[in-house]
Amino acid sequence: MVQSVFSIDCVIFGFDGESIRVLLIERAEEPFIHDLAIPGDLVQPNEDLEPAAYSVLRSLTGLKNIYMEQLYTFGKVNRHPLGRIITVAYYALVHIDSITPKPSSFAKRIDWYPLNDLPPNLAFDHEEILNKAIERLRRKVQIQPIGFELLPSKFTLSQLRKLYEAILDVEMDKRNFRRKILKTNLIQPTDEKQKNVAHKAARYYTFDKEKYTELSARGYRFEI
Amino acid sequence: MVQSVFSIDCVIFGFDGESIRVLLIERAEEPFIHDLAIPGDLVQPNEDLEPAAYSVLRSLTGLKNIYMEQLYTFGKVNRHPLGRIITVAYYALVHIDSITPKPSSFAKRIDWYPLNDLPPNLAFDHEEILNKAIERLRRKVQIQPIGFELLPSKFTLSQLRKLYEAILDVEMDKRNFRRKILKTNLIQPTDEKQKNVAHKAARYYTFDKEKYTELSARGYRFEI
DNA sequence: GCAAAAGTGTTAACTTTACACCCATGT
DNA sequence: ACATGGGTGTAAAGTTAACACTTTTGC
Repeated sequence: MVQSVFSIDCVIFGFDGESIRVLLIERAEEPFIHDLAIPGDLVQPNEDLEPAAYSVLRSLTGLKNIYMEQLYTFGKVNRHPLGRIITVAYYALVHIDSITPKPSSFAKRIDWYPLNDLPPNLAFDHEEILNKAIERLRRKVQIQPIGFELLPSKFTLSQLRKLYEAILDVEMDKRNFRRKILKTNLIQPTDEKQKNVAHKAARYYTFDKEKYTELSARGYRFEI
Repeated sequence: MVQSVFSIDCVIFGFDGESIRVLLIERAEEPFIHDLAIPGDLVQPNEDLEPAAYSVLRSLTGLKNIYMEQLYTFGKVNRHPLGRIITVAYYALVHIDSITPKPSSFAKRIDWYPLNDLPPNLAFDHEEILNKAIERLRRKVQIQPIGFELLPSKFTLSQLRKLYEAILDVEMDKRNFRRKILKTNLIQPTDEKQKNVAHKAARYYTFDKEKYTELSARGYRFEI
C-alpha cells in the first residue's frame, strides 16, 4: 500500500477584550527550529483525528470541553521539508483567561499574538493555514453563535459587541446591536452587575446554549 | 515515521432540471464489491490532493475545468475495513448534459441518483460524506453564485429558480426571484430565446463571471 | 381555441440604519 | 464635579413577501 504521514494542526483563538489573539509556539525542533508555528502533532495509526487535535490542545492549555472544528486539509507534496506530510487543520475557541499556556516538549515558548499584528515567517505553510482559519472564523461567527466560546460564561453586551467588532473589523451601533442580539432570546440577563468600575455598572448576561440547540433542531438559523 | 494511507473521494453533483443528482459508482472490487459508492482513489506520495481529485473526475466524466472544492476529511480509525485510510473528500458541480459517464476499472456501473431518492447502504462511510456534501452545497449556494456551475452557460430564469428550489427544497415566488437575481447585475440577458416550446419562449441569460470576480475583490458578497 | 409557462407592478409588513441624551459609578 | 461607559427610543429608508393577469407559442 502507498504510505504517507499525516498530522493535525490546531489554530487556537482567544479574545483579550480588545483583539482576537492566536496561540503560537516557538518550535523546539528541526525543521524550522526557533520559528513560530501553529501547534500540532503527528497522528498515530490507531488514533482518530479529533482526539489527536484535542490532545494537542490539552497539552498546551490544560483545557477540555473546548469548541473545536475541522478547518481544512493541507496536502501539498512539498509543504514539509522532511517528506510528504498531509496535515488536517482544526481551529479552537477558548476563554483566554482560563489558560496559562505552558511550554511542552515540542514548544519552547508559547504565546498569544493579536490578529492585527501577526508575526511574519511562520513555519511550514502555517501562514496559509492561519489565514484560512481567520477567514472561517469571520464567516462562521455570523451564522452560528460561536462567539460565546471566546467569552467568559457571564459577559456584558459591550464585551460581546466588542468581540464581534474585533472579529469582523467593523464598528457596530450600540443600540442596534443590543436590540438585535436580545431579539434572538438566546441571551439571558443575570442578576449580577459589574463591580468596581468607574462608570455605571453593566449587567452580565449568559448565552442559553440549550435553547439554541433546541431551536436549531427546529430549523432556526442564527444570524448577526 | 508513522505511516498511513490517503485517499480522495469526490462527490459529483448535477442538475437534471428537476432534481439535484449525485454520481455514484458500483464498486468493481472488494471491499464492498457491488455496493454503490462515491468515486475516489488513493493518493500517490508525489501527488497533490486536488490533482488527484481532478483525475478521478476526469476519468469518469471526461471533463476538465470543473468547479470543485474541498469538503471535509474523514479519518475514523475503522472507516475502512482494510486498514487505516484517511480520505479527503471534495465535491464538484457539473453540467449534467455535457457528460456521458463511462465505467472505468474501479467502477462497474456509474449513474446519477436524485438527492430526494438516494439508494441506501452506500459503501464505507459514504453516506456520511454525501450528507455533509449536501449540507455544504445548501449553505454555499446561498452565499456564492455557484449554482451556475450546474446549469448550461445559457439558461432561463425559470431554470435558475428551479435549481434553487431543488437545492434548498423550498418554493420561490417567480416575480420576487426574478427581481432579486436581476438586481445583482450578475445575470445578463442574451438575444436568444427558447425554441419549439409549447408556450411563450423564455429568454436565455448568462452569468457574468468576470463581473462577479471583480465585485468580489471589492468586498461584494453574493446572497440569495 | 386550449394548455402551458413567460413576463410583469404594487402594496403592506418588516427590517435596518442613523442618531443623542441621561444614568450610575469611582476617583 | 468630572470622566467613563451603560442604558434607552424613534423615524426614515430599504427590503421582503404576498399576490393575478396578460402574452406567446405549439398542438
